[in-house]
Amino acid sequence: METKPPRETARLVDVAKRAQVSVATVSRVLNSPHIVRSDVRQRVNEAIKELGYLRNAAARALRMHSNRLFGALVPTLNHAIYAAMIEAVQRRLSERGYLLIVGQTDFSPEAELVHVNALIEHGVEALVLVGEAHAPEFYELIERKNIPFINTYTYQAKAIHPCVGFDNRRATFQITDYLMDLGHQNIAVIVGICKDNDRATQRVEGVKQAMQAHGLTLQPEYIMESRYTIEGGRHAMRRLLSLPKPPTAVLTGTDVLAFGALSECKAQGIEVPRDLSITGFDDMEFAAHTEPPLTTMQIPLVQMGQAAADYLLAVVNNEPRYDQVELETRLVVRKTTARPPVSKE
Amino acid sequence: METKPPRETARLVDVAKRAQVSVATVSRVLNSPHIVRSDVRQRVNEAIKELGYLRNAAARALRMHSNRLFGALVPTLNHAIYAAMIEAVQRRLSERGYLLIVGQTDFSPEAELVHVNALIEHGVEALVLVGEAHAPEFYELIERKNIPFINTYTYQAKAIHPCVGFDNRRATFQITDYLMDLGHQNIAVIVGICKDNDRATQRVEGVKQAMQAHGLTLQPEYIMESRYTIEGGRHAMRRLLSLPKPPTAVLTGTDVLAFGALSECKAQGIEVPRDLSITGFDDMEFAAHTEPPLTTMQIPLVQMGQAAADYLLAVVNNEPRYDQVELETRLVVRKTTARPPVSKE
DNA sequence: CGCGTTTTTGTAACCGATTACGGTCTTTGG
DNA sequence: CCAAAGACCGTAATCGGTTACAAAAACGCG
Repeated sequence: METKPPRETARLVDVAKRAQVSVATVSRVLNSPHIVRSDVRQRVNEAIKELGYLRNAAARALRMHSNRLFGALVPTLNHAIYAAMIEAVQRRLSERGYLLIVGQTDFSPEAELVHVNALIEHGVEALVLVGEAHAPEFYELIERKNIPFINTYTYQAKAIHPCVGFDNRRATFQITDYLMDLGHQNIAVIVGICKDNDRATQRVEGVKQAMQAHGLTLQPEYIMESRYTIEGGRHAMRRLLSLPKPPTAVLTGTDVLAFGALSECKAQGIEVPRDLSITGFDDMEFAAHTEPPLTTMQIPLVQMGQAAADYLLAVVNNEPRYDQVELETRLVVRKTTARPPVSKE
Repeated sequence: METKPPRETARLVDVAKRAQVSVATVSRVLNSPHIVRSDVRQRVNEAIKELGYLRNAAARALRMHSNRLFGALVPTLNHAIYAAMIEAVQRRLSERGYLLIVGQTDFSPEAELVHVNALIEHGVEALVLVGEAHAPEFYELIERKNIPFINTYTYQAKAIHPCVGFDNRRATFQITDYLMDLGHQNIAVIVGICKDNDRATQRVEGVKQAMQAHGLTLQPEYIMESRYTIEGGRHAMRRLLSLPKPPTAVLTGTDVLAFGALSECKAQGIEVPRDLSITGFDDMEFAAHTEPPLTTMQIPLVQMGQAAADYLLAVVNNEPRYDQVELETRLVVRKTTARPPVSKE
């Protein structure tokens, strides 16, 4: 029997046997090749190739308490902004030989709590999160288990948790300022569901504060919470337009809602920006191609994903890093904003 | 010393000690509770809760040869269609207690081959793939390792590999037929990069065959391969329009490209569909809201993701299933298609 | 060539959960 | 009341790598 039916999957000992060395040597070839004499190393590498040997990460993780596996918890992958961020995280991690498990929370803290358990059981070494509002038990858990994490899409100079992103409040504050500078006083807001969504909440907050600073107030009937879809944006805009006194400017919490708002205006024959100004948020690719092109706030999604990955990699490798990093956002003025129509009052 | 500083993470033995039982019993409570006497079970459950015990999946996987972990390899998460499909897979898996690792191949078979190694090392039990064109070594590897997989976005009645999706060739064949029925003869195609992308290739193929069946031929200068972005679509359309004899209809391989094509037409004052017909592919949300709304082919993304997940779950649990499943696509006729302008020839 | 270094390699314990196997305790029937 | 059957539980081997420690080999130099 020259070649007995080979095991479906070769183990370290199989490689060792074939290369006529001990398992320790094979392991060393795998992990710190330079400490093995070169001829032996070569023999081992050949055996590895011939057997198609692949490490068993479970065994390795058990022994090493380290998996080369990170986790991410995002509300959903169905929104381009989260998907794009995850894509960036992923890409950076894979450059460093790490893998990523993604869990979807559907904007629910309870779901987040459930999912994080599964991730921890699977031995993730670090976590990418979205936003800073997480259940107290959630923070307790990951802190007790000592799992490094970072909150993305959020930034506060004196945040108590590591974060990378921007100040959502300040971002919409800035947009509102711009709108008021154009002369708008009746500004409405269309935003995602604020419950359990600190980013949405803060964005509304920013508008309120900016208006307040100018002696204005954001009317409650001007605040539309909506599902995060084009149809949601349209629907919210429809309600806004049916108000006795419709706004002259609408600030939306994301380009998708702005797209919907824009569609509705077009359908109703309202000309943007002559009759009404609209702003988006995120600067997705399509924002530059709507009719007219959308004024919006540019968010460095890819950079944010990379920074999050880099931060966590630095933590697990005990390298120096910054716990709070703020990224630049930029107001991109295109063609959906203008001075309000001459008012009759 | 009443309570010694507790280990950062509790193990099975810690639970056992606290509940005054053996590790075997704790394990049984975890895996088949009914065979443990109820008072003991309760004691164990309390201990588990008190210690915040979480299973160590690595140890479990090592012993059980099973991880409750699947993998997926997609070209990128940056395109909504892949992200949405993964989201569906994920959701279905998590209902059944499985996790998903996603790898991005960037449309490169080499990258796919590299990534799959990492996934296998991490013990994925099954794989969701996109398309049917994978490197021979790739197929060899996963078949040798005996890892169940399924190709998505593709379907052929006599496919040799498990698949779920639709026949890309037939889908564009159908669109082309529709266009020809309207009277179009000069049909152009804007499609993603075909290299290493069997879906794109087949979609072009479908157009060719449909035209051939009507005695027409798809001119090479009417085939535009383009990056998969709005800008890519615009650019391709620009080149098409600058041809000595521009087409009267443009079939695109995805709504994103159609969006770009539409934008370019608008920019050049070409009225769709009066001057030119455009069709999309995928029926993403925005397709219903473009100006005019886009005629496109509806793809059951979510259903496809679910079906893929279900298939693999069935395989790993030895349940019955179908190896090839075809999903319905549907031509959604909206307002970007019409009879061609009266020709001068 | 011999002896102390330095380099390279091997042996075996260990990571934490699962489970075969055997022992103990309870129950049941006679 | 006793034995057999059955229910429940505990001991210890096991999964596949990693690495401390020890042993062996290679090297340097007088």
